[in-house]
Amino acid sequence: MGVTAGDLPRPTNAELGILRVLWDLGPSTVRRVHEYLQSEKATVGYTTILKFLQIMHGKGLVERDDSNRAHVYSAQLSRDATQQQLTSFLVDNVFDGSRSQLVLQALGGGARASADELAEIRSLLERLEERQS
Amino acid sequence: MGVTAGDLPRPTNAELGILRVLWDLGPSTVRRVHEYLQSEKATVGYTTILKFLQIMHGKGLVERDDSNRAHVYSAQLSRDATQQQLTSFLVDNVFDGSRSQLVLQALGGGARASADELAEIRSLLERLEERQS
DNA sequence: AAAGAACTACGAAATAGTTCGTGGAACATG
DNA sequence: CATGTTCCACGAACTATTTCGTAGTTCTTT
Repeated sequence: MGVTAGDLPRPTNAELGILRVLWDLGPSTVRRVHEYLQSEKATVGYTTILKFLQIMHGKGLVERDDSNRAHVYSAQLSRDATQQQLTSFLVDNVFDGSRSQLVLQALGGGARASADELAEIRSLLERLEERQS
Repeated sequence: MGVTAGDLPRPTNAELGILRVLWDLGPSTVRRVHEYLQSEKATVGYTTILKFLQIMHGKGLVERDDSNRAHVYSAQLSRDATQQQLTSFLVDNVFDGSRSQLVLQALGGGARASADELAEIRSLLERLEERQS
């Protein structure tokens, strides 16, 4: 049984922008999402966000609690699950199926990884090498 | 100065499918691309491919040699440059800017990396750790 | 209760992405 | 050179994506 990303559609760019906010803020009303986006940079109308959230709810990308007048939306997929989904897509379509090529690419391209992150990567790498031999 | 992927637009999914063929085959005519795609799985008309190549040429995604009757198209960006471009996009939009998070994700998700690849990753990692201390 | 504010739903426009069909030009061959 | 093949340009349709405006409903505050 594939319990990965379900059969949810891959979010579009704009949808990703909204999911990002939902991941940052947690369950939020349209207004909250809108204000957060405004505070960042974006010039986008309130009803645009509303519409997106409605569309995304229709697609199953977000959950909606409409028990109160101001509906509260939350991401259906965790950031992690979405990262997995989109990474897989990238690997399949641009890296010819090779995850390690992606790793090389990501590490190579001027990665500003902290010491902690490098340590974590190393530890994971060693576990993989273990399994190999 | 950002000397990354120039200011070429990010290829769409369908365009990616065609770039992939161009990367595999090298400079090719429309027919060649079409046949390659057919041989794989795809059911897509000849003129569809033609149209895409024309569009992509308009966008600067491919180069065209029209000195012969059957025009020869080639990818403007190497596979590698495109991998970089799309990886950056993914990192920025889904990984909150953290390349190493992407690495962790890619390594973790059941990576079937060969010993050679692991060795290459390790070597790169060690170079990065070096630079750190 | 009247006025105003906050919300949702709906519709629609504008743009981008995908897929072909037709038509006419260039070329090969009997 | 007549006929069939190959190839490109163009236009058009159809779907998906992105963006709002308007209208009507439900609160809140005088």
